[in-house]
Amino acid sequence: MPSNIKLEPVKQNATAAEVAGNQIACGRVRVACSLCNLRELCVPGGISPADLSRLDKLVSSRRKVKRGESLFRVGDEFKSLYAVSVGFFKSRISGGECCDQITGFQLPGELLGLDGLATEHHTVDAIALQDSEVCVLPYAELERIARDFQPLQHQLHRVMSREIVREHGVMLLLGSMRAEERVAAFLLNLSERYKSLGYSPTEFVLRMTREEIGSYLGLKLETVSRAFSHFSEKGLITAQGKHIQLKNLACLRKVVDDATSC
Amino acid sequence: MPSNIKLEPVKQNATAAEVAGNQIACGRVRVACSLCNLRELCVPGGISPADLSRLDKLVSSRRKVKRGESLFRVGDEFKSLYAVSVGFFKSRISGGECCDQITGFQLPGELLGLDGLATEHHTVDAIALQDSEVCVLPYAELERIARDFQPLQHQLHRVMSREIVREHGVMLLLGSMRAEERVAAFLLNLSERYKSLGYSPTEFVLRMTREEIGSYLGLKLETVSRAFSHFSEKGLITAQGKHIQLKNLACLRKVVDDATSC
DNA sequence: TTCAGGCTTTGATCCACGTCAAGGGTTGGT
DNA sequence: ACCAACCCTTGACGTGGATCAAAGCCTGAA
Repeated sequence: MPSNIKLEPVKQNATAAEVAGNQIACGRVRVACSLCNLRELCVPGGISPADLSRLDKLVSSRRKVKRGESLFRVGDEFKSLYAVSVGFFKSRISGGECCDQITGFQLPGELLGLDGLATEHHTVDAIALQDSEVCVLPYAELERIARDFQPLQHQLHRVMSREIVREHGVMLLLGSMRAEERVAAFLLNLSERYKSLGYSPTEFVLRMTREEIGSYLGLKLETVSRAFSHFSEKGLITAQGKHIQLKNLACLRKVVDDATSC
Repeated sequence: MPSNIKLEPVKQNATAAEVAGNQIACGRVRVACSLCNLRELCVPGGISPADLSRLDKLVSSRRKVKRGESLFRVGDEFKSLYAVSVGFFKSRISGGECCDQITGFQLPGELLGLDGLATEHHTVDAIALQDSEVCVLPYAELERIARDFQPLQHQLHRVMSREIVREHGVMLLLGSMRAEERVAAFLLNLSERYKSLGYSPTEFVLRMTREEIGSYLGLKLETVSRAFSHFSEKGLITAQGKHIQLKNLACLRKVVDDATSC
């Protein structure tokens, strides 16, 4: 199973605003898992550098997905997991007739496709919000390698468990928080994730619309917009369209923790 | 690792109402996974009877949990998964100061503890809503056996994936549905699960309070109560305290699918 | 560079659900 | 079997966020 990993430099689609807002890593050479600058995210924790080379066999190919296109759709046969290497995805569940809902956003270093394992068919649509690229991890390979290589098996379990815990957090948000608390929690969550990717935690460009944020948070787009406006008035953020600056993380945190004060 | 599985008959704590409502299986001998009447639920699918005997080694012990007591709590070290064999649990996430939220209810044959894998510590409280009993599946054992026994590994992945998919459904419910749709969806979900356990899908005793249902559904207890009353008026259910009869599954389904009609 | 379509903001109004309150019912521990 | 503690129901009322509407602003494709 030769690895057909591309050795070309990564051309990231960075807008002017994006470059201004984030410390974008440019011109890195993307090679193999063992050298991948996302390896700690893609397959985080506890794997010795010596063993990492085994993982290179796992990634049989990479795949580009253009903005607006889908990586997979509801009902598609499940064959692989996908690790986002470049770009930004949303996962969308279809709630019948009219009401879809976004179940998550995926940044570089995060996994897509875990939903499909249960039934051998995907249960969500994975759609790129910008031109993106993923590492394809064929599940049959993954299971085979995991059998001989305990740390990978353990890590896969941890990644799945983490997804379960993440969704518990979303349930808490949807079930117990008011509108502005949800929006504040959302911004802080994005901030954390950008930070752990090495980007600015206080200034970034939203890749999704107000409507998509609302869909994720169980709110209408107008409510999301009003929350942004209100936070701006209070000096907690500045929001010019999709370009966001977080001016007061502590106070945003306080909005989440207790609706009062600030 | 000898299995210290109890060979005593299962004494189920059946109330008069419960016996009236459900076809309770009485007096079965509980032995080992390979003979367990819940084996298809506990470790569902695709494992040949011959191989099932391997799984017996997995269950090192069983544990009784009295009503109101916890199987594990937030922060407890993660050591084992638990398969409910008798009883009823709730999983509760603590949302800081005041606002807890219930993230799920676990019936016999369902797994508890998957949340703890990610960080080696549990992130929810698992609390028995009636006197219950679980099979303890030490995770280290599970991982070891799964390595040599592919179907178990695959099955564990599927169970975790199913939990992720289940939570997507809850997110849809919390984010997109109105109060009565949520309650109807909740009742239908319980109905399905009782049915797959061999109990009546149309008549059962709720093990949780209105407040706990509300916590799970992101509603207040009064709203849950009013939904029950409204469904009763329309002849969709009868509800006398915790004793529920579903009179019109099709119409309840329709309430979920589209708020209109019925 | 231009322009069209879609995104965002903001205001006015409405209503589903939360809140507060009171009374009755159920239950489980003794 | 009893009783206290908890649970459930129902009503009245308030409000947070949805809905409807309209105007301005981006953005990206040609």
